[in-house]
Amino acid sequence: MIRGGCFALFSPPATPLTPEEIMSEHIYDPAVVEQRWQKYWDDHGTNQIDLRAAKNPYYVLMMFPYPSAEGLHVGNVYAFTGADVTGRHRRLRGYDVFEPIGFDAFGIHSENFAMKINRHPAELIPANIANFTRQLRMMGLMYDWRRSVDTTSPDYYKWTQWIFLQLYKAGLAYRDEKEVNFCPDCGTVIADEQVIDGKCERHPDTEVQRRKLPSWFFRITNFADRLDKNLDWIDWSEKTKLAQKNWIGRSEGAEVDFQVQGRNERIRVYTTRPDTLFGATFMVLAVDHPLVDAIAGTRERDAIAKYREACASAPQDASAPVSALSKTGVFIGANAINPVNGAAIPIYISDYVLSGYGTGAIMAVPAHDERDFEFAEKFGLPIRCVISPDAAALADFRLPDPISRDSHDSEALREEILRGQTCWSGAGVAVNSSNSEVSLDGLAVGAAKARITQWLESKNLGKAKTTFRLRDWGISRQRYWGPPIPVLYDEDGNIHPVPEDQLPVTLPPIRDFRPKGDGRGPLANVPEWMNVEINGRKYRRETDVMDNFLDSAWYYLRYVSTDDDKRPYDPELIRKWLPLDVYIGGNEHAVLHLLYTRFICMALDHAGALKMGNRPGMTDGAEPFRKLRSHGLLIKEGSKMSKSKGNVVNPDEYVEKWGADTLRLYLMFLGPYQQGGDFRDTDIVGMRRFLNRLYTWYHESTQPVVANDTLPKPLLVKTHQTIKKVREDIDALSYNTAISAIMELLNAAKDALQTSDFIRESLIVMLAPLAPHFAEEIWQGALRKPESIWKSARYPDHIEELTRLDEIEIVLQVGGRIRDKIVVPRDASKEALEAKALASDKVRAAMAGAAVKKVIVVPGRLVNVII
RNA sequence: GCCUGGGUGGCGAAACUGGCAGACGCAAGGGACUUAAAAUCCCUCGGCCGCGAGGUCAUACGGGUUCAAUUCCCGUCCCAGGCACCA
Repeated sequence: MIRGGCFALFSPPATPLTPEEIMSEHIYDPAVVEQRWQKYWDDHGTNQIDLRAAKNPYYVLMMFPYPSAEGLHVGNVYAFTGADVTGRHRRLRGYDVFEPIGFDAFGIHSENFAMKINRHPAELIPANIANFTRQLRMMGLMYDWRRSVDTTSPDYYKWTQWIFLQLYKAGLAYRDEKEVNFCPDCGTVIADEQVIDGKCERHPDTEVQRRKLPSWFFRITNFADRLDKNLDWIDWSEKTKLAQKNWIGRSEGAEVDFQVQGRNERIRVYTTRPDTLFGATFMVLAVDHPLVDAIAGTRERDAIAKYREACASAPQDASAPVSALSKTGVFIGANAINPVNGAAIPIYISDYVLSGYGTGAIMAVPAHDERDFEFAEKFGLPIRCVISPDAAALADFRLPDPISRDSHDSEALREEILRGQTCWSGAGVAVNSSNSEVSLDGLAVGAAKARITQWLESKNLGKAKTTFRLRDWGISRQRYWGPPIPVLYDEDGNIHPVPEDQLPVTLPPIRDFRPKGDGRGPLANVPEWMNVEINGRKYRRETDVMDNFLDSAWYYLRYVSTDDDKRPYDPELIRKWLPLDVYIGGNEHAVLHLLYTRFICMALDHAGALKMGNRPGMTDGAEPFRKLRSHGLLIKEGSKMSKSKGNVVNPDEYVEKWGADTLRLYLMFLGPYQQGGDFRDTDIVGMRRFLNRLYTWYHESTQPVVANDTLPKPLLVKTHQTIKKVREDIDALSYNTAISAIMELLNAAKDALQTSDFIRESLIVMLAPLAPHFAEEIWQGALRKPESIWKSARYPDHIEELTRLDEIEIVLQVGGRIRDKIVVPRDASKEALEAKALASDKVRAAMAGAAVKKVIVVPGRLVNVII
């Protein structure tokens, strides 16, 4: 082995390397390297950033973790490393990168764990945070540790409460007693977004109950339109945008008023198919529709009461397929008048009409709606076809039955539809749809909708209406481990928000914080905290705490002002740093966290409490994240990591065995970052070997170092190509291919007879974001740079001209099959290429004397001779 | 049921706007160095046919467009995720 002691002949490098180390055999020891540079970075404040002085701000954020007792999950490491690579790469490109981290430590998760091991969450959190901090430092993430948040600290949740007050003042927070989701295992109300298939997200076996409880809500529905529309332009991953779009559920339609026969009441329905109004043959109200009791017939009251009871006691099994649900309902002994034709149509109640959506009432058009059709068939109600199917749509229509679908007869089907024997919800033209004032007959669905809506509006019978599936955000939690809702009630029950200067309303350090499941939070059992006297008047505190998702809905704003105890955030820094540049996290937060965060941002903007800077491409000034990308899921040897399977990768073990840089590289290499990948123990060794090869090359290479222009052109071209590719790949979060490209360059550089300072420096700067300690070691060690790579290096610029070789290989095909390859000047003309191709012996042999029909020439790629 | 992704060697994966399928890495086999092993270095590595030059098949499956398809179009199957009686 060649010894690398030659360095000692030059002036000693300004590094913490000892002479012994320099003289020693060059074996890469990650434990030594990583500790050395972590300490150096701490001592020199390398990761610290001056937010005020920064000239070229770039704010990179990763979704902050919940500091669990188990410590950092490799999934977190995967996510954080991906974000860190982007941040570090930008830093090398001259940006002032702000990359903070914090801890989302409030919430049921912490609380349940604390109960399980019989400890107080306030005792557990600091130790967990200390452990997380150790692990995050170990991974070499570029965090500015002076700017961290812990959502359970009064310094933080004081401002979470402040946000509540801003929303309250703006009329965006209200208390209401309406049906909410109650999880008996959590002992608390949970948000719509936390209900998965009718079960609690934390307790997959626990059916969520519907209960009426007084709770606090945020009016997220006020922003439904804006939350939806902004999705059309914000630079977020399509997957996430789509999930939000589905959740918000915009629907365009009309509201129509139906007179109740023989009474003054009117029932308003919502429909997306006003064009089928002439086909409405009955009406269905939600079971608890407010008008039912007023208009129901006397004889039907018993049946109604019974049906309601049945609905309440047998909650729908949401996991059953919708198609398997059979329709139930009862006639309520009243009729409505169809406003377009004066027909009296019976009114039913049924659980298939939801009270929380639209107006809680529908006009039923069985001929053109599957659900109404099913109901009509079951109850023997008339089915009146008012849309004649479009021929093309009809031909495409496939019956669900696989036997009949290949042989269906379009004309027979049309006849069935027109007779009302089959439901048709597709395209077509209106028929049987006219009265003395308006006719839809012959109009296509879209035009018919417009015509009838116009007529309804002119008669004051209805209007166009956009409805959203999104409902208001219930933020009350009848639990202990969260920020108390800063509200007082006087003896008459009136609401008094706690004045801002009295925040925080601190969480009392009680021992018994178990929920009793009675719908009241544990704080209701602490009279000395709950009952207060102010200016001789008695008040009772709100005992609900706020949803954990509120803590995380604004933390990115706090990071810029963690040292400010006078205000939640400094407006000047907000203008400078926000909206932030890139946010990275898992797609499991696509609707919950990300939707709430956007809403809080808009709400604060609306309340005049937040004004972010103008950034190019941002059409709405109240969107928090310029760019959002989600990382994929990391699995282990083909299956999901879980504690029960015992296959959770603990980063500590791997760092000890391989080093943080090797682990970082492996995580970024194992698959496309945004798609996730499979962590395989056998594969990580390749990354370590790569670093070993690099280390040896930097320390022991005997290649003469020459000027760039004396290098062989192909090597120089390879270098410039790599510089270009790595930059593009990192910008696109394609870390796996960026690493491949760097490996290819190393392979080429090692094989060369000469090298240059440009190659040696470029290579390590390209790698630095992925393996930061290693890069620093090479930079200050082997390359003998006097200052940190993170302070003194710049990402190299590629020269476009040098990304192309002068001579390129061209493929010669005959009839699409490769027969020969030739080397030609890069800019060879079409004619020259064609001539060369036809002159090739192999091409002529393949042609076997046949005449040339046509020659396709793609300059720079191939020539294809067609015979 | 609807909407998204995805399906490529033994394995993880590449492939710009349609232009040499399998880069990079793992595993495997062979060799060098070594007393030996580890480490390192060199070579081979999709299937089939052929001693070989080479030929031929191959990107889930079945069709289509094209001089040319992993890439575009139509249909089918499988996997992962989201929504689901939302009128």
